[in-house]
Amino acid sequence: MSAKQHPEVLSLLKAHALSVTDGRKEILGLFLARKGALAHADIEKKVGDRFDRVTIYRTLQAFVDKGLVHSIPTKDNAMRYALCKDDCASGHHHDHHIHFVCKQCDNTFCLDEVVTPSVKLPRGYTINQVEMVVSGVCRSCQ
Amino acid sequence: MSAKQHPEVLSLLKAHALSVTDGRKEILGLFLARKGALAHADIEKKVGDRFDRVTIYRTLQAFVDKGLVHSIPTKDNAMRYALCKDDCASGHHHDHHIHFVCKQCDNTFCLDEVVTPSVKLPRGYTINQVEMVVSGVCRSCQ
DNA sequence: GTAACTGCAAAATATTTGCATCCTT
DNA sequence: AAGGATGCAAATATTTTGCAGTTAC
Repeated sequence: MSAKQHPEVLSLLKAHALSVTDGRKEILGLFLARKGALAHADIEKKVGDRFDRVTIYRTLQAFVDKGLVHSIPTKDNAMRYALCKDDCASGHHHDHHIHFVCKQCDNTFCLDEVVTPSVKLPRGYTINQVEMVVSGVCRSCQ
Repeated sequence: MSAKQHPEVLSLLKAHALSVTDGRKEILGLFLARKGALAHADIEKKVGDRFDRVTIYRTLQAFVDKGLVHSIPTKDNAMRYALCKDDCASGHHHDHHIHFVCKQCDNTFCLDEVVTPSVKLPRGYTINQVEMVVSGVCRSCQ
């Protein structure tokens, strides 16, 4: 009944100690199909007829907990989620790349090839994590 | 009935074309008194007995619209607001500084002296705005 | 078989809107 | 006096929780 799924779906779920269920396969499939970040609302729009809103919340939470996706805070106060790269361990995300929000198409995605520049803070601050979100116009919208 | 207010309150409101009301004076006073960012909930906790929750929403929106404060998105999905510096025109924020979130005291504040490092994006991207949020441990919590 | 996942209902929160009244300019 | 700000009520929207039934391993 469903289109053929992305080959990585199974291995990714297993690699992150997530049990393989229809909902998780579908939602992970969305992330793999679309190389951009997704908000809860986006996902609900796509699979909301087949899966409960609550299941989507819990699925996203499980994905974050197990290090499969990471969250991206944006100015519009709608949390987005995007697939992590291999170096994201469970509960320990290394978001060394920056995030780009296109004002035109409203897509959000990771620029994996762009590394977050280092910042020099005044004496006395300990840096734990750096989050960088750039907004503008993406390549396909120019 | 209220403690003596910060001397800048009046001039700041007027400079941003905001009419001077009790609520606005109080809420702006909170921002001036505390050199950190405030979330809606923080403000409600402080003045919620005197001003309606709706008024706080509208006040924050007005402050953002008129360029008096800017919003800071964080990983916990709770939007914070912080005073803008002089170069924030109405509806046109220049957030050239970075934001720091302390995991210890949970305060969020602008590091005005730290300028956002420039990023080099792949060809084809237009940069409009850069938002950088660093989390870690702040000076007073070390 | 057991633990984990899901759907449904409902509670708890958060945000927005309309409108009558009051305050600022 | 006129326009804008506020409070209250209520409509929406969002997120969380509990529990019983189902599914993965």
